[in-house]
Amino acid sequence: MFSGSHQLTIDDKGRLAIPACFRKELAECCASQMVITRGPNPCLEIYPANEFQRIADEIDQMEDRQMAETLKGIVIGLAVQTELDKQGRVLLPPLLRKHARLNGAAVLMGQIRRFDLWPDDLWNERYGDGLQSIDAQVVDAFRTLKR
Amino acid sequence: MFSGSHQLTIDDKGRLAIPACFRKELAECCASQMVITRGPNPCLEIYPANEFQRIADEIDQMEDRQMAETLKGIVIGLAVQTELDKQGRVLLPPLLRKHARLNGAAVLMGQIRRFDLWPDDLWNERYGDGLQSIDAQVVDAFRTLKR
DNA sequence: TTCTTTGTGGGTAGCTGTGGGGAGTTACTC
DNA sequence: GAGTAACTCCCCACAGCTACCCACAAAGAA
Repeated sequence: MFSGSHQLTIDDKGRLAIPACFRKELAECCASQMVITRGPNPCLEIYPANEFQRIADEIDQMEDRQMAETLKGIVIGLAVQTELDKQGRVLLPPLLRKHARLNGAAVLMGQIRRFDLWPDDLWNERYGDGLQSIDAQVVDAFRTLKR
Repeated sequence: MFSGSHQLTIDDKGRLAIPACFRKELAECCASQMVITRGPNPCLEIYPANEFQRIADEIDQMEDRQMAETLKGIVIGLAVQTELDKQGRVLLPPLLRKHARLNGAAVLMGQIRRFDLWPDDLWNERYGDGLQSIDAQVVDAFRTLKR
């Protein structure tokens, strides 16, 4: 499971060091093969390769063919398969970096099966200092969890 | 079961000594593997790893996918898996410490399946000296308990 | 008392994230 | 085809952090 947020920097060459704990998880679950793509949020989503395969299959088998085509264009169309270099970093392709306005400070946030890469400022706005109060509905949902 | 409140200090390095009684419980139930995250209250919540896994699964499998994504961002996104060091302490990651404004005096409060870490002052306000009277509804609920 | 347990503080070696040089490859221009 | 630019990926270096070790004081037990 991927969890936790990690403040990192994307260097001038567009490289991002994956945190050691994520590296371990990736090595176990997919031999460090992963896929970077976009999602509905203004960030990039990074999946273990096998997990992304499952999603691609799900899209491929949707009843609504029109929607399947649209999703293919958006999700699959920008997805890049990649792996870690010898230093445990990934190179973010310029197109993806541009799409999420990523350069310099960034936050990598675990999301169970995947992890998301946010520009530092957007992440803070939504999940960091900017998160002053949690929506009442969300708090309710939270409290339905037995914890 | 985790119960009771313990006044402790977080040292300059961000370490927190877990009370001996909690340590025993953790060793038994989850080989001292635990997860620290945020909850609806202005404190941190600490779960045995298996207990947190159950909650993560529950979120992962919610019908309402929108809500699942929101909860993942808030709960999973800040959750850090950790274990005790050889001295029985945990290192609180800076991001979590910052979120709950934790430094120096703190209170660790058992909550059956988990335990919560409060800044000393906030805890006192809510459960210590500051707790002048108990809400009538709460007293009623209390009285429905067979005791 | 003496010994043990427990919470706290600090030194230090090794790991991890970051930056930069440079070799090899590819793509493009002339 | 030759030259050049862009890019990728390797290596090395370094600073900061983590997690180990040791030490010590307070409290409780024998």
